[in-house]
Amino acid sequence: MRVSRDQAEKNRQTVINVASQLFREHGFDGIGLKDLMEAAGLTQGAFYKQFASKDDLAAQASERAFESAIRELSAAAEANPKDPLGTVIALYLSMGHREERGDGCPVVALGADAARQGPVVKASFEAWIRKYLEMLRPWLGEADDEDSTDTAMAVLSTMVGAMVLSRAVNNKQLAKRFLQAGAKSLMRLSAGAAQKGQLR
Amino acid sequence: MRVSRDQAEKNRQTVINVASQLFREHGFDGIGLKDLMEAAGLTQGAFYKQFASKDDLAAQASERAFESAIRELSAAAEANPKDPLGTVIALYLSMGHREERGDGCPVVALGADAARQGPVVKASFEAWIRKYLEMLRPWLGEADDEDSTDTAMAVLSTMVGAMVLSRAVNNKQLAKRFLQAGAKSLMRLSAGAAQKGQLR
DNA sequence: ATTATCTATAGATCTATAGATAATGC
DNA sequence: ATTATCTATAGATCTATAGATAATGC
Repeated sequence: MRVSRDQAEKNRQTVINVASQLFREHGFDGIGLKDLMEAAGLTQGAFYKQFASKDDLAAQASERAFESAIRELSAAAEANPKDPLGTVIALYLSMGHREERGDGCPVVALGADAARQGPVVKASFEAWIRKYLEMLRPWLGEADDEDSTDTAMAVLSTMVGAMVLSRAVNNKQLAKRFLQAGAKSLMRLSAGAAQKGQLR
Repeated sequence: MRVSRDQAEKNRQTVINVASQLFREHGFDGIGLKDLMEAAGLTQGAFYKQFASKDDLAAQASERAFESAIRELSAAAEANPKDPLGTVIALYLSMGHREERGDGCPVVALGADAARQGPVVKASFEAWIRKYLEMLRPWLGEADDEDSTDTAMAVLSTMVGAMVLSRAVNNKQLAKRFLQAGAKSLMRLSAGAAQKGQLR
């Protein structure tokens, strides 16, 4: 029954990966340890040799979700160096992202859940949200750091809100329109910001 | 033990009101019927004479939350007829709204939860989100209906996203800055939209 | 000998139902 | 007689722990 340390570590990683998906799909309270462990190909009994508690897993799974989301967005931006901002906005505000709830942005899927959690989970969210802003800021074409952080915050807010709204409605046309309206306004916003930056 | 029909109806309303707060605070899965009923001054046993299921209450409590949120925003706008949009933005993107999780916008508190629910809950969210848009649209100073709906969507997206982000972080300064950055960008956006509308 | 995983289970909590109780409404 | 609420409980599920098992690692 015992497996090698190597295999045990792989199992642990699988549990974190699976949890990062299933928590995003069902929320922290919407799925139990039994289902999580079985989705990872293990039984519930193995859980507590790997994690201290469900909260512990929730924290690690959130980290994993952020890592993967930011890696994906950064990769898309690097592949289109002429328009990284437009690329990321298009990817984020896509119907694909709307449908893939288990694989998308953790702020959208778990932001409200995180707001209900203790300071440990929120500290992790805060750190990763700052990374989102650092990723966005250089693409805004603004000179001043203070202003560009504000703009990055507004851009991220619009993306997050548009996706939350898009997912909360049934009608696909309406859902899509939230994404498109968000993208349109972000193009206006970032163009204005870039112009302002260049004038200085 | 039995109470009058009048009192029974009042009790039902209390349960819905209490649930609309507690669901927003803890999420649909984060609080049980026992706690909900006790918060309303009743016992769990009385629940099923008033509601068909927990989902039924979740739907009615969401409706109640939306009603109350939109009423509050509309009232604030009416009290400041010279700048309804600015008033609503300032009220929505306030630290008070951030702290009062049980009393604030249902899209922020329960939007991600709604995305995980069935089409019945989502239909209710969709209907109320359309009302948000109808409320915002006349204040945008745009002539064209199509464009002004897009702008209303972008405005709502920024407000929702800024509040989700603000609540997901510990640091109050950062939380406040998300709200202020959102407001700043919305002022720019709506000014641009109004200008464009007047040019036609 | 150690330990990663398994089966089994404790104890709490969850949604929902059943039957008792006591007040209303006819 | 009807019924709104209560107490009590069924049956499922939840987190967490205990002890058995069998393979690893020394």
